[in-house]
Amino acid sequence: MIPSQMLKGILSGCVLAVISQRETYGYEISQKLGEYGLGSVSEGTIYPLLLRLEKSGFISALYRESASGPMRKYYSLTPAGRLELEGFISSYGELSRAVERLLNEMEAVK
Amino acid sequence: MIPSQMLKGILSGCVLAVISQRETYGYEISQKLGEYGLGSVSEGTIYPLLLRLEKSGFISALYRESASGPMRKYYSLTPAGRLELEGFISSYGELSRAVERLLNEMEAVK
DNA sequence: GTGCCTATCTTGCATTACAATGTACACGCT
DNA sequence: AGCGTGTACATTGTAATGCAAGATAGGCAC
Repeated sequence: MIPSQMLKGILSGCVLAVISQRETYGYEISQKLGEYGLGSVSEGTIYPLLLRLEKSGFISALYRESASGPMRKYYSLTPAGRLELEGFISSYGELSRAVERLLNEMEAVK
Repeated sequence: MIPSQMLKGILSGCVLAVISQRETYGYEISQKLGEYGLGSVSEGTIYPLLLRLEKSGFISALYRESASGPMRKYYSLTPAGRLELEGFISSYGELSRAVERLLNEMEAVK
């Protein structure tokens, strides 16, 4: 299980990455993140996050009808969102390399 | 630059990892984390974190004198701390693999 | 004595994941 | 008709935690 605190700051970038693949909506994003192994991201997490990203100008929304259930709110990346995603990838890489170094060195000591 | 939110939940595990290598104190931990590339972790971050870890029983403290400056508070891992560190490594691995999968698939689409 | 490096601690703030709850549509079952 | 289930979005309140800012204090160089 991935602790919720560990997802902070990672999740928004992951959502941007999912949306970058193709236009999609909250409910589907939540399921996809689960498939990737990020744990079941609850609705109380995903919808506020999407609203934050929209308000920040990183994604734009469009309501479309659904065959099964209520209207879906489809999101797609804006140019600013694409930049933000690149920034996330870069930052995550930096973090990832740092932790990797640390854990490797620890193994060496052990 | 690694955004502060991205460190949440990662930092405590990293601090445990540093302490696991050998007994050390807050000021030195802060510098070490910087060397590993985790950005400069400020004092307002590291000291409350160490107190939390101590209160949780993951580390134990011991004051020692210093040749240059005031007393140092040396920390070492407790058995519970070692377990916690192993849990962190496992969780981080899970997170890391998930994000890796996601970003790779994204690259494939692009 | 003034300034700098070392060293620890506290207060208050901002961000954000999440549970709980409410709303609403479509479909199948009884 | 009434009920449950799955789909779909949103809001409210809580908890965790990184960090800036500031206080305290010792040792050393100028």
